[in-house]
Amino acid sequence: MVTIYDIAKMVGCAPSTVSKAFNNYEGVSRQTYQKIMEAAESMGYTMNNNARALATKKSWLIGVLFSEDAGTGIAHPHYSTILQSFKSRAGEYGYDVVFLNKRLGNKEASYLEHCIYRGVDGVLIAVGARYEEEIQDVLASDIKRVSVEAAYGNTPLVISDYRMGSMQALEYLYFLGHRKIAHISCPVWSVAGYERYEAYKAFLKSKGLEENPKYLVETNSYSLEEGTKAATELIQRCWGDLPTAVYAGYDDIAWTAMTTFQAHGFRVPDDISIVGFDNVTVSGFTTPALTTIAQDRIVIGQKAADVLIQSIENKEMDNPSEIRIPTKLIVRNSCTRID
Amino acid sequence: MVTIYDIAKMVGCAPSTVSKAFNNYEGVSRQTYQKIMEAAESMGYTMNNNARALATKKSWLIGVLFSEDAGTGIAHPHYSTILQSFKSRAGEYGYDVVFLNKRLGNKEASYLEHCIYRGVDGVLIAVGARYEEEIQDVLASDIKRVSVEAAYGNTPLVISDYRMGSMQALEYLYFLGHRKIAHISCPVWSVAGYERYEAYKAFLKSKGLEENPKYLVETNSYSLEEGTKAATELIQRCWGDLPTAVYAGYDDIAWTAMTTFQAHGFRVPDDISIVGFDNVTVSGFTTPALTTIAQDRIVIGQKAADVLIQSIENKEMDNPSEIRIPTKLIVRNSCTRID
DNA sequence: CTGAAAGCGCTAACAG
DNA sequence: CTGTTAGCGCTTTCAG
Repeated sequence: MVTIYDIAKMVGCAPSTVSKAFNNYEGVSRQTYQKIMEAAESMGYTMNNNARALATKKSWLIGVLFSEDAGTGIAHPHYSTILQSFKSRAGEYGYDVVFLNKRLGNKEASYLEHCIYRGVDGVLIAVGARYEEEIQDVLASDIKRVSVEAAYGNTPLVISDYRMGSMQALEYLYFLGHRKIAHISCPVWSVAGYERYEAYKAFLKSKGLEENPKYLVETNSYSLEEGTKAATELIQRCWGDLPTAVYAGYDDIAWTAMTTFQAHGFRVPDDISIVGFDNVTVSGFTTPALTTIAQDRIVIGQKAADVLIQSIENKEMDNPSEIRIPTKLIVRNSCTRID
Repeated sequence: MVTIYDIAKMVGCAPSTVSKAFNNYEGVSRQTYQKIMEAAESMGYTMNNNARALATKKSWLIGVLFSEDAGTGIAHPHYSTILQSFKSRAGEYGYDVVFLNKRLGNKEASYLEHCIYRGVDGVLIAVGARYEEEIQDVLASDIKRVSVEAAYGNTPLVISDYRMGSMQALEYLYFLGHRKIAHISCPVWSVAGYERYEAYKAFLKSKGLEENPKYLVETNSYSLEEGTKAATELIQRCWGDLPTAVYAGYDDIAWTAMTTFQAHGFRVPDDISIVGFDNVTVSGFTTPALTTIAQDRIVIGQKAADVLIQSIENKEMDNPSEIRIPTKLIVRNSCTRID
């Protein structure tokens, strides 16, 4: 392994000078700087970050806290897309991203212990509010952090504007003439579920529409079956008085609900209009193609990285505790005008 | 920050003794071991891995090499599921997983440089063969590694048995009486695409069926449009002599192809049977539900971790250069018997 | 502008 | 069984 000592010897200067050169500190003449760089290049020098981290107490490492539950971890497209984007942005600043486990060597440990063990400069929190307990010690610590999922005390939060998205969906349906609008909610223990649900109620109130309990069905998990179950339930409960439109909490259940309606002989959008949320890839290929609300996960990941790194580097900023990313209505063919 | 010196002082022993205790080395009496652990506990000690790594040249860190291309990076369900599983398994062994960027601080760098910078103990390679050039320096190095995507020289490879899967799909169709079987291939620049394509040809030959070029359509990318395009193409090319079944390279194109056939008035499976590959979640909810080949990504991730870590820890093993994970036929409703 | 020296927290011989 | 000592590779005063 090539070290700064090797370079110093080769160039004929002190190791500390080499260090300064690599850190672009002032106080190194152009000449020696040049010689150092050439020597480093020719000898194949790469800095050892462990040594650097030990000396500086800065690891250039960001930890990510992911739930390992099926359907909510990295394997969920929502989070993996955000993570991908976060990682790219963090990389631009010189930070690497490491997954934090809940064990240390062979024994159980807390996330906080793991943060200390790795000396991370900050963490990305991507676990839902249900798991607050597991991360409470890091929340209580002074580790820099950002969340993309739930509001944790004074932890900055970067998340889609679910209220805005819901309004876009609902206003659109309203505009098309729909007044009997049902809602299939995401699980309300998730921020996404809760906020969309609240927005739905607020919308009804704002339009002077009555809240028909028959038109509201809550799901308990993020699985595709929920759409099927919800649609079936809706059909049973509302026989003879079916809603003319449904606002589904997210695309997966929107399209499985759509399929279910169709299987029962209802035409979409002629008999019933459907709007989803998320604009997942699938939505463009269903029959009919699904009208939905797009959320910008790339931007979420980038902003989260920006916020976290600014906080790590103590850049003066107006530390916004909550950043909402705008959503967008994507009109396709699952909704129609009624009179 | 609490260090082993603090603990040593508290307990009244030498720092090295504390170190030994934490590493479970022999030569520490039960008594002092106990006292050390208690002190550590009460003082809230957590080991500093940077220091440890500096001294031992072992980081307990595994790097992952992911392509950042849309559709093939972490955001792709295939890889994210494998990664999730890999990370869990690695965690059990005490290793953390870090994403490797292609830059160092503010300047471009190679993956190898980044490996050295972080001092990773090994790497998981999850980039396709197309990107071999980007990683060739790590392939040429003596860094321990495992691949889950392509065969890179003597790098151990853990991957589904695509040939087996293809045979399961094709034999099933054959069993149902199909003789005119088309294939919509994945891009052949990917291992998955190439092997499934080869298996298709081998199957035809083994059954004495002629290779009808009209029945073979190759896709150029992993996007859903490809299924639509391929099905349209198939319909045009084979008008009057349509295949009775199609083996699609993966589920996403299988179901968009299915939708396309339906849109053209063909019934699935009555007019045409379809088998996919992957068993993605969506497949269970299409109309009809898609018959497909399941691959076990959880096992792939685990095995990859096992192989890599064994190699890191120099466990004697029969260093299998290629591990194929069995696939499974999932029968649903997109195929029917013909006579 | 450059160098000497101490130290970051831990491990690894080697003596005792 | 326990302690001493000398690093691991880099940064950081502080003199020169």
